[in-house]
Amino acid sequence: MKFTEVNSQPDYKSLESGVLEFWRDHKVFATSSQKPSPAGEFVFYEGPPTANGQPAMHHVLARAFKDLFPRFKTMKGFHVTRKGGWDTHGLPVEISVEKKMGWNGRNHGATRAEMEEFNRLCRESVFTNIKDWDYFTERMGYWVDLEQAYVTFKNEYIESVWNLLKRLWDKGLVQEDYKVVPVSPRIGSTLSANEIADGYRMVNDPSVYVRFPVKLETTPEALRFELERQGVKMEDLHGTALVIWTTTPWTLPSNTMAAVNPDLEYALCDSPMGQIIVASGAVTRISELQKDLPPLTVLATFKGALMEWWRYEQPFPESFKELNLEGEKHWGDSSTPRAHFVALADFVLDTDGSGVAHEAPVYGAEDLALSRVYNAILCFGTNGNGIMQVGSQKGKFFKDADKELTRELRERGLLYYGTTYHHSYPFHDRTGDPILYFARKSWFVKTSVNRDNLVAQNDKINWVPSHIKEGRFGKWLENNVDWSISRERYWGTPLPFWISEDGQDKICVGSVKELETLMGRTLENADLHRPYIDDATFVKDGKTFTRVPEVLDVWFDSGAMPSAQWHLVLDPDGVAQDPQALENFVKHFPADYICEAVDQTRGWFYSLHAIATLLYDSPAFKNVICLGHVVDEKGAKMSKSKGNVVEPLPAFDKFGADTVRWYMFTATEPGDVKRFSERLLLEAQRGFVNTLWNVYSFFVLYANLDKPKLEDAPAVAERPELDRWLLSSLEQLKKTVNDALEVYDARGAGLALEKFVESLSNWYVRRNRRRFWTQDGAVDTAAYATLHTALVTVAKLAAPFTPFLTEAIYQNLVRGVDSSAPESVHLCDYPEFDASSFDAKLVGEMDAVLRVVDLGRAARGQANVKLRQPLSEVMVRARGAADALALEKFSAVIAEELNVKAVKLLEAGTSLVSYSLKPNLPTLGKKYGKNIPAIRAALQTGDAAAIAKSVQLGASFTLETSDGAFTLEAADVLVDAVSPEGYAAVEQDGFLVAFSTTLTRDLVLEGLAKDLQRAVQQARKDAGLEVSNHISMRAELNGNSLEALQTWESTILSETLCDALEYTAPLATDFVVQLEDGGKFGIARA
RNA sequence: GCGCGGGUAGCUCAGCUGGUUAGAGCACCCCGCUGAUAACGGGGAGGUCCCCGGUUCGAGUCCGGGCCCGCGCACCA
Repeated sequence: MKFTEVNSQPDYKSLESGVLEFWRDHKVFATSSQKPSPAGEFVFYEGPPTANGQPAMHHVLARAFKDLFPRFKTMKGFHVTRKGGWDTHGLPVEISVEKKMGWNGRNHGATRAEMEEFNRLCRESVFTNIKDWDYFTERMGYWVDLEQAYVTFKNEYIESVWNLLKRLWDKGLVQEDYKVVPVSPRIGSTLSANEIADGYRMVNDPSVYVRFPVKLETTPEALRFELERQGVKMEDLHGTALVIWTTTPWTLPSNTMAAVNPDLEYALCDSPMGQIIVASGAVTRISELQKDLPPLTVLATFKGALMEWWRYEQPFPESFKELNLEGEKHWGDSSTPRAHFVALADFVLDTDGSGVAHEAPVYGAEDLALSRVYNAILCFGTNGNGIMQVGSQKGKFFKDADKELTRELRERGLLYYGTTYHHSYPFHDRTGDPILYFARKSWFVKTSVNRDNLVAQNDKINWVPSHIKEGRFGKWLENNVDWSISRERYWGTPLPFWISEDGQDKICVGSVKELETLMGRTLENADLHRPYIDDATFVKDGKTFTRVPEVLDVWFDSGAMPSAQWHLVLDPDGVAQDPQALENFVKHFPADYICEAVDQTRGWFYSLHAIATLLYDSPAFKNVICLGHVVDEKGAKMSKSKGNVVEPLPAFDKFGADTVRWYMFTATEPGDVKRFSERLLLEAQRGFVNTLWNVYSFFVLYANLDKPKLEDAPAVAERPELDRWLLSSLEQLKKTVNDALEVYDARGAGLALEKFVESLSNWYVRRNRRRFWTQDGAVDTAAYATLHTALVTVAKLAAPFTPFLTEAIYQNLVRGVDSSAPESVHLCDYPEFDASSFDAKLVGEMDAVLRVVDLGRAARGQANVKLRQPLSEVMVRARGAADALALEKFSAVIAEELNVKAVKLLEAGTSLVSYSLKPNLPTLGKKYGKNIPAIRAALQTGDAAAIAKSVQLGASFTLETSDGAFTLEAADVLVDAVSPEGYAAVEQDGFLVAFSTTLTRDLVLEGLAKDLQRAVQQARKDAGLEVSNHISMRAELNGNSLEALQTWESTILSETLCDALEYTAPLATDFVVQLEDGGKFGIARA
C-alpha cells in the first residue's frame, strides 16, 4: 500500500485546479445528481444573480451557503436539482445601455427604432461578463447546473410569467390605480429610488402659512357644542380660517383637503389677521413668526377629531372650474368624490408649521392614500412634466410658479405669513431638475387584501437568523401595501394587458397561444419584448385592443421562477400545456431551502412569498438563510474608491477557495455583517485547513515508510485507549455535525469540525507520534487504522464545506487503495452517528486527563522547570471519584506527557492539600436567596477540612451562620484544593496538580540526556538528513554530560537512529555541534 | 421618526433559561516544546462587558431611559 506523497505546505491553487480537472474529467457533479436518492428530493432554488456585473465577494458568501446544503443533502441520500438562473431584466442592464447610447437618463419617448436598438443592446449586454461568471462559479466549487439555467428574458420564461399574471388577474387581484412616483419632470420619466438617493441638495424653498377660511355653516355639531361650552359663540366668529403651512405653493391649486391629527389638540386663536385655527403645539411658534405684533390669544381648544368634514374655501377655486372638477356639486352624495374639507390623519404632526397639513394628493404618497380613505377628488394642477395647467401661472414650470402664486395669495388676503425654508430636496442628477412627485396610473397586484395570509404563510417558514421572521420580514408583511408591478421602461417582461380603444375593456393574455387566438394569426418566432409585442393588436367585439406600454417589475420575474423555470403554462381550463413542466413544478414546490443576502427580504424573498401565497396558499420556501452583508475589516462597505475591496479570484488563488469558503461558514453567524480581509482569511486557513492538511501529510509520510496493512488492524475494542477515545470523539463529532446541518447551522457544524481537527492534531497525533515511527519491529496498525479512519471521516464530514481539500484527501487515502470505493468523496454517504461505537465515559475520562495535563504544564511553567527535565512524581487531586478513576487509568499517559516517573493521586485529608469553600450559587441561590451573604461568610470561616470531608462523602451537614443554622447538601458547596507550600502546584475547578521540584542526581542526568538527544535531533535536521537516515556519532564530552550519555547511551542511540557511537573527537567530515558546557559531538550519515 | 440587528481584551468573535474568578483565536512579551505542522504548550500584559437608573442575595445577561454603529422603511406639507 503506497500513498501519493504529500507536500506539507500545499499549493492550494494547483491543488484546487487539479481537483477541478478531476471533477470535469469524471463528471462528478453530473454523477452526483444521478446516484440513487432513497431519501427523495431536496428542493433548492437558485436566486438568480444578474450576470451584467462582476462577481464579487458577497456572491462568494451567498454561493458558499447555497452550495453547502445541497452537497450535504446529496450525501444524505437526497436528489437535489440545482438549476441555475439568471436575472436579466431591470435597471442595472438598462443603465449600462443608456450610457452606451448616450441617453443620459432618458428613457421616455424613444422612437420605435431606438427602442429596438436599445433592447437589442440590453439583450447583448446581459451576458457581457458571462465568461467571468462561469469561471468564478467553477473556481469556487459551486455546483450548479448552468446549462439548464433559466433566463428571465427568454420567451418561454416571459410566457410563464404572463401565465401567473393571468391567474392573478382571473382572481381579481390585478388592478390599475394611481401611484405617486418620483419623476424627472423635463424628460417626464419615472425614476427609481436609487436614482434619486444621491440627488438630495440643501435648498431654500418658500415657506408660506396660508389661511383656509372655514365655512361656518358647515361646522360639525360636536365642534359647535364644544366651542359654546368654552364660551365661544358661533355668531361672533367671522372669517375664521385654518392656517396651513407649505413649502410648495405650486401645489395649492391642487389642494383638495386639509388634514389634522385627530388626537392632537387644536386652538382657536385671535390673531392680527383675525381668528385662526392651528395646533396648540404650534401657537407659540406662529406667534414668534411676527415678533413685532401681539401674540396669539387662545379662545378655545379642542381635539382635531372634532373638525372632521368641516369645509373650507380653497385658495385657488378657479383651478377646479378650469378642470371641470365641480366637487361642491356632489357634496351630499358620499359615493362621488368630494373636496375641500378637513380630513383626519395620524401622520400630521405639530412639530413643524401649523399642525394643519395641506393635501394635494397627486403630489404625495401619503396624501394619495388619505384621498382614497376619504374618496376625495384628484386635482392635477400640473401635467407629468411639471407644467402648470391652471390659473395665472398656466404654462410655467412648477418651481417657477411659487413666487407669483404667493403674491396672489397675499392679494387675496390669504397669506398669513411668508418666508423661506432651508431644507434638503431631491434633484435628478442627470438633468439638474428638481424631482416632481406625481401620481401616475400604475398596475398593482392586490397583495394587501391577503395580508393575513401572507403573515400566516410566513409562520410556516424557518428563518436563519430567526429574528428576520417576526422582525424585518414579518413587519414588512404586516404593513403590506399593494404591489406596484408596472414600470415605464423598455427592457423587461411586457405587461400582458391589452386595453380597448375606448378604455372600457381590459384583457390579460395568459399565453402565446391565447394571444395568437385573439389575433387570429401566429406570432411565429417573434421576440416577446418591446417594441415587437406592441405591434400585437386585435379586434374583439368590434373594439381594437392594444397593449399597455409598461413592463413588469423585475422582482416579479424572479418571484415567478418556481413555475417559470420549468416553462409552466396553464390553459384557461387549468390544464398544463406541457404535462412534463407541471410535473417538474409540482416536484419542486415549495423549496426546502433558499439562501440570499438580507437585502432580498423585500426583493426575491418577498416576491416568491407573495406569488406563492396568492396563487398556491402556501409558502414558497420552508427554510431560508438570510445572510448579512460583506464589509471590510473595519466594518466599512467595500468600494473601489476606498480601495478596500477584496476580489474573489485573487483570494482563491492565494488562500484557496476552500479557505475562503471555510471563513464564510465559520467566521460569524450567517446573519451578521461579515468582516473580510486577508488577515482574517489567514486565520481561517491556519485554524482548520492547514491543520487538517498537516495531519494528513503526517499520515502519508509515515504510512509510506511503515506500509501498514490497514485491513489487518485489530478490532476497535482491541485498540489502545487513546485510539478508542479518538474514535468515540469522532462518533460525537458525526452527531454534532449532522444535528447542526439538519437545522441549517453551518457555523455550529464548522466549529465542531475545527475543534476536532485541533485535538486530532495536538493531542492524538502528538501523543502517539512514536507509534508511527516504529523501526524494525512491528508496525502499529492500530494507530494507522485509527488515524486513517479519523482522516477519512473528517474528509467526508467536511466535504460540503471544503470540497477541494477533502476530495484530495479522499482520493489519496481511499481511492488510492480501494478502487471499489465511490469515485469521489462527494458521492459517498454522509457519516452517521453510531451509538454502538460511542463510549461517552471514555470521552469524559479523557477530558479529565487533558485538564490535568494542562494544569501540570502550567505548574511546571510557574516553577520554571522545563518539560525536558524529568521529575520523580506528580501529585494530582481529582474533582471527584469518577475523575480519580480516569486519572488512574491514564496515569501512564499523564506521566509521559508531564515527563514524570509516577502519578500519585491525593486522597482527601492529605496534608499536602488544604481547602477553600464556596457556595454553589445555582443550587443554593434558589433555596436560600437572601441568606447567601451569611452562608458565604460562614463557609469562609468554618472548618474547611471537616466540611470538605462531608462533601466528599456526599453527606449533608449543618452550617451555623449569622442568619441561623442551615442544612446544606454536598452539592451546595464547592470545594477547591488550595496549592500546598513548597510545591509547584496549580489548582482549578477542583483539580489540583503539584510537583515536588527536588531533583535527584539520576533525574539531573536523565534531563541532560534528553538535552543531548534533543541536540542530536536538531543536528540531524540541520545536517539535512531525512527522518529515516541512520547516523554514526563521535562525542567528546565532559562531566555530567559524559555521564548522562554513558548512562542513557542505548536510548539515545535508538532514538536518533545512531548505529555507532565513539567517545572520540568528531571527524572533519562530521556535522559538529558545540555544547554550552564545552563538550562537542559530530554526526555523519551512516 | 419607526423597525430590526449590533456595541464584551489592540483586532475578530463566544458567553444557554441571571449564579463561582467574563472566555477563545489572532497580534504582543517571556518561557518551554518540536523525528508532521510558517505549527504547538504554558505564563504575562491587555476589560468601566457603551452610559445612567431600576429589579435581585447576585446583572455582561432582566426592566426603563439614553448614546453610538449597520441595515431597512417612512417622511421631509
